[in-house]
Amino acid sequence: MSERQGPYRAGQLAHLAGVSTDTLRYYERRGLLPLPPRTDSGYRLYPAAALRRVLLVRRALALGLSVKELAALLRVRDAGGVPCRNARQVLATKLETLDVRLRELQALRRTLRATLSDWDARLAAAPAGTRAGLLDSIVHDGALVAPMPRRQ
Amino acid sequence: MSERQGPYRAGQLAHLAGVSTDTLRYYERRGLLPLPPRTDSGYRLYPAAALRRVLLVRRALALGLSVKELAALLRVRDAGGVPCRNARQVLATKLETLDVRLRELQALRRTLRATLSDWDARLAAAPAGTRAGLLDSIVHDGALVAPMPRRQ
DNA sequence: CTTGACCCTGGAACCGGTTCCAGGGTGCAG
DNA sequence: CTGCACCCTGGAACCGGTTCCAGGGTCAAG
Repeated sequence: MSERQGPYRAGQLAHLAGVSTDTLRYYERRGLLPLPPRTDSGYRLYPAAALRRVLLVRRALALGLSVKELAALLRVRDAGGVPCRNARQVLATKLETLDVRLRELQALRRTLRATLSDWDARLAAAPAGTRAGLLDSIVHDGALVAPMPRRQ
Repeated sequence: MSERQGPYRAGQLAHLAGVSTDTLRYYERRGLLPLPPRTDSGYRLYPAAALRRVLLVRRALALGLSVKELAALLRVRDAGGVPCRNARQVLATKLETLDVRLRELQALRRTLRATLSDWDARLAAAPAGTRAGLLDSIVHDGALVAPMPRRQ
C-alpha cells in the first residue's frame, strides 16, 4: 500500500481503492465523491486525498449505510458542517436494524435445522424412490405465511 | 381459518393465503402453481387444494428457497417424480449459506458496536459543535475494503 | 340499466448498488 | 503512423420478488 501519492487517474485510484472506475463514477454521480479537477482533455485527476475518501465510502457502505444516507452526511461535512451527531444516530439505527435482522435470521436458522432433521427422519422411514412428502410437510409447522423479511 | 372449501376465485384464494392476486398470477407464471381451470368467462377457479399449495410456496420461500429452485422441485413433483432427496439437498445448502451469512452479519454487528462506542468516546472528548472526525475514523480499523456481502 | 366489486391481460416499475454498453477521444511506446 | 491501453459520456441492464398499471370484460344486487 506504499503507493506514491499525487494526482491519480481514474484507473489508478480505482485500482488502489479496490473498486472499478464505473463505481467511482457512480459514487461521483451520487454525491459521495467531490467533483475532481480535470486535465485539459477531460480526464479526471484525483487528488491524493481522494483515495482516503473512497476507502471511507467503502467502509461506511460496508457498515450498512446506504448511498443516500452517506451522501447526506458527506454533503453536510463537505459544506463545512459537523455531521458527527447525525452520523452517530444513523449508525445506532443501523445497529438496531441489524439486531432485528439477526434475530430473524437466527429464527430462520432454527426452523431450517428443525425442518431438515424432520425430513431426514421421514426419509429414513420411507423406502427409496418413494414419495416422502417432504415438501408437503413444511406447510404444517409454524404460521409463517407473512411475506419474507426484506433485506437490510 | 374454517373456510368452506370448494373452488375459489382469485381474490378469495389470495385472501385466504394472505397474498395478493398479483402474486398468485406471478407464481403461476413462474410455475409454482399449476394452471387452474377457468370458468367460461375466463375466471380462474382454484380447487380447494390450491390453498395448501400456495401456503407451501410461501413457506418454502420463507425458508429461503428461490422461486426458481422451488419451481424446479415442484415441476418434478407435479410430473409424478420424487424430488424429496433433491429438496433435502437444496435445503441443506440453504442452511449452509445462511450460516455463512449469519457469521458475516455477526461480525458486522461487532464492528458496528465497536465503532459506535469509539464514536461515543470521541464525542465525549470533543466540545459541542466541534468536528469530531467520526466519519474519518472509520477508514482506519479493519481492512474491509471488499464489496459488501450480497444479500442471500 | 346502472353501479360497484371483482376479474382478465402483458408489460413496466420498483428497490440499490453495481456493471455494462456503444461510440468516441487521448496518450504514449515502437 | 500504428497500436494499444486508457479515458470520456449517458443510459440501460442486472438481480428477485412483488406490485402497479391501463384498458377492458363479468357478474350480481338494486
